[in-house]
Amino acid sequence: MQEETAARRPARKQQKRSIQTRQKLLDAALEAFSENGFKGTSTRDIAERAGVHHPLITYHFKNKEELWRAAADRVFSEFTASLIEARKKSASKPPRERMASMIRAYVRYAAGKPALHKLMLQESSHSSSRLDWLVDMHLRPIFQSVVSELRPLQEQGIAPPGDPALLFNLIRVTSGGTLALALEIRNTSGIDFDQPENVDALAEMIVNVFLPGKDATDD
Amino acid sequence: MQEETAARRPARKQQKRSIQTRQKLLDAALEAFSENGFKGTSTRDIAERAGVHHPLITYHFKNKEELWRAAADRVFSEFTASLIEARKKSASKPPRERMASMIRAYVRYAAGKPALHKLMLQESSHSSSRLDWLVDMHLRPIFQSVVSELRPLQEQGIAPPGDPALLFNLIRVTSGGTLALALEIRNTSGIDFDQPENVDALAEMIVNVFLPGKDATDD
DNA sequence: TATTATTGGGCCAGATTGGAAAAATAAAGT
DNA sequence: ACTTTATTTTTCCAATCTGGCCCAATAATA
Repeated sequence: MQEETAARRPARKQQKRSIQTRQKLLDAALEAFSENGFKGTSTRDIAERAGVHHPLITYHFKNKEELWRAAADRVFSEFTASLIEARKKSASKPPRERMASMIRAYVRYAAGKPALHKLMLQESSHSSSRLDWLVDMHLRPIFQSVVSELRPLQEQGIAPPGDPALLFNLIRVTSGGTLALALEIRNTSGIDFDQPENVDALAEMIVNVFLPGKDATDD
Repeated sequence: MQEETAARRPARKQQKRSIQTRQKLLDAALEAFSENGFKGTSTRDIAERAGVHHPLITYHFKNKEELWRAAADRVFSEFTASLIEARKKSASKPPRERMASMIRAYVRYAAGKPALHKLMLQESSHSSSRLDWLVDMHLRPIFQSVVSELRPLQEQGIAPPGDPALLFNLIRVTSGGTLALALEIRNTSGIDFDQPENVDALAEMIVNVFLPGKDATDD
């Protein structure tokens, strides 16, 4: 009578080492997909990077597509969380300083996990169901949230005028795009974004350029 | 007496339609490589896009690698030429206006051939001999040339302060990066870069943000 | 019209692809 | 300890892609 009574096994068993291999696979997948794109990445390549047998991909994630989704979901959720955290921490600060904190968080995350933006660029290179999913699940929410904070800054003369949607995209490519190109920039420009001071310099330049106005003071 | 006697056929024949298929292959290769990266692109995919039989790739270009090189060489040369052209045309203008012309040329080219920047981003996603070649042959020369013009603008207070090399990279990702993301930006932000007015708006915003100072006037 | 550059179509052997199916093993739960 | 189940290992498959080859058809030009 496992069917009717004890039928649906109250999940009597669980996993322990398996969540480790899941993580290893997710990490490896993010790396691989961000470097070689979805088509250019083989499941065997991912398994090898993870130090794991490739049929485990089918076991843990239905297939390559689902693995991509799980990997993307993880970074983007973490990324969004770190933005929300930055907003919370600077909630009491004046508007320009709030946006500056957001920008710094954005840059810092992009520097720590360039794979995030590489993945985004990979998927934006041609239309796909994955891009649609990414836009709906993660990109549009971030866009809307930041743009709504950007508009008042423009009205106060803190941020430059023009379409706020366009302005948002300029700001974000200066961080994401620059760090996605880190390898090339080291070779052309001699700037190494593995060095934290260079990441900070990037963040500060972005803040200075895109938030040239000053916060209003009370006195 | 074309060679010695008539021995090694002084290349008596030529080509006519063949340069057409060469172009078709180069165009198709650029598209494919920019969308799916080097690994993710098959020679048969390229041949199919070009509407050409795949052994013609071996005939015209030794192999996939050489085809990539030829395709990249073509766009980047054209791109560089259009930058030089812009500089020449604005040679008599004041410094800020000269740089603004460069930026507009940069943006306009990126908008017309987003494959250029997609290719660049693809190759920057991990190190490869192709990236090294790209840097040496095309990227570093552009970098050096533009940075040398940027520095005086900073000294005159026309461009914002900070490492000019970093500033250059910010400026260029605002155009290249934004247009490489065109597909995504249309979906998140409702901005369509197929519309020339949006491309112009992008260029103007870049100019305003990165060249906030004014040219000195004589009076 | 003869010569030669190009193209067409077919084919190959080897490697790689995503995925499936058993078989073996490890970890609970009891 | 012993059973049950989750996880891993091993092996295999069918499909595709790889660079490359061949030879016949075709088109161009000298």
